[in-house]
Amino acid sequence: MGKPPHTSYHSDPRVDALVDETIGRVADKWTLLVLEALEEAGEQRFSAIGRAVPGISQKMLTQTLRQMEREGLVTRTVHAEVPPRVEYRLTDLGHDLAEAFCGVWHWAERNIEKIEAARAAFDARK
Amino acid sequence: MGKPPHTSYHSDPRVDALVDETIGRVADKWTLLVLEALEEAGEQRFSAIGRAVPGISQKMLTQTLRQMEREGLVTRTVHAEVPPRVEYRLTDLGHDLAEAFCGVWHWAERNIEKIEAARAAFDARK
DNA sequence: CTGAATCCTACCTGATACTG
DNA sequence: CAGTATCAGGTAGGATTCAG
Repeated sequence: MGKPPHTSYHSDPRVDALVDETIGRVADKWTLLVLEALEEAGEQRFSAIGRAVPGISQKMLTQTLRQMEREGLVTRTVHAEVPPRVEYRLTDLGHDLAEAFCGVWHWAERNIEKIEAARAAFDARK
Repeated sequence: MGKPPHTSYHSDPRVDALVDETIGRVADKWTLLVLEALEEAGEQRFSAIGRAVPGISQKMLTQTLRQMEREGLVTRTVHAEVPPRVEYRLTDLGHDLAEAFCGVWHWAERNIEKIEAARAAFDARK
């Protein structure tokens, strides 16, 4: 493959593959959106996250949170109450990732007009 | 929804939705990997990108490049030759996005061990 | 070489029902 | 409330084949 020198400090292809794999698991729409919701509001319960991420199905929310928990991005705390209350919170690792993604959010905000224009031009050409 | 204050400078929900939509289109595995390949090697032809992104199918490469072209992230140059040569290059917009994603790459590199450990712990617990 | 077209599978999504 | 289970419909993605 040949991973970029400026992002790899060691040229171990095994590590490169792991980075790719990690990116693949972390760079999906729902993870990004959930990450952002938790970064903003801090510890939150299941349904609150669902409300903060419009369009996500309950199934995908569960699945995304499980995966994030598995990757060490969030902690899951079950309070032994009735009705049950489950709270999710970003770990330090998750918080760091959220910060890393901030740049992407800002890029998107800054460039909405350019993107819309590019799309319009592309669609008109076709 | 209530998009984070620290990422939104205007609280226009229409803009927030657009940002979400844009993130959704741009934050997928293949776009990220292709972006990185182009950022590293500069202008490149179709097959070279394919080689630089191991695991991508030709279909996904074509599709990803089309979408990136539509979003204004890359330019596509067809050289009238036999055999045909098509070269892709990042636009300024694409380059900016690549830089924004650098933080995520570095995060992944820095934290491979933590992620692997978290996963092992999670799987052992289950 | 580039990439469109096809087939086929796996997964996402939404809806609904059920548990602790 | 916070899930799990299931089913139907759609879509994304891989493999293969063919064309300019």
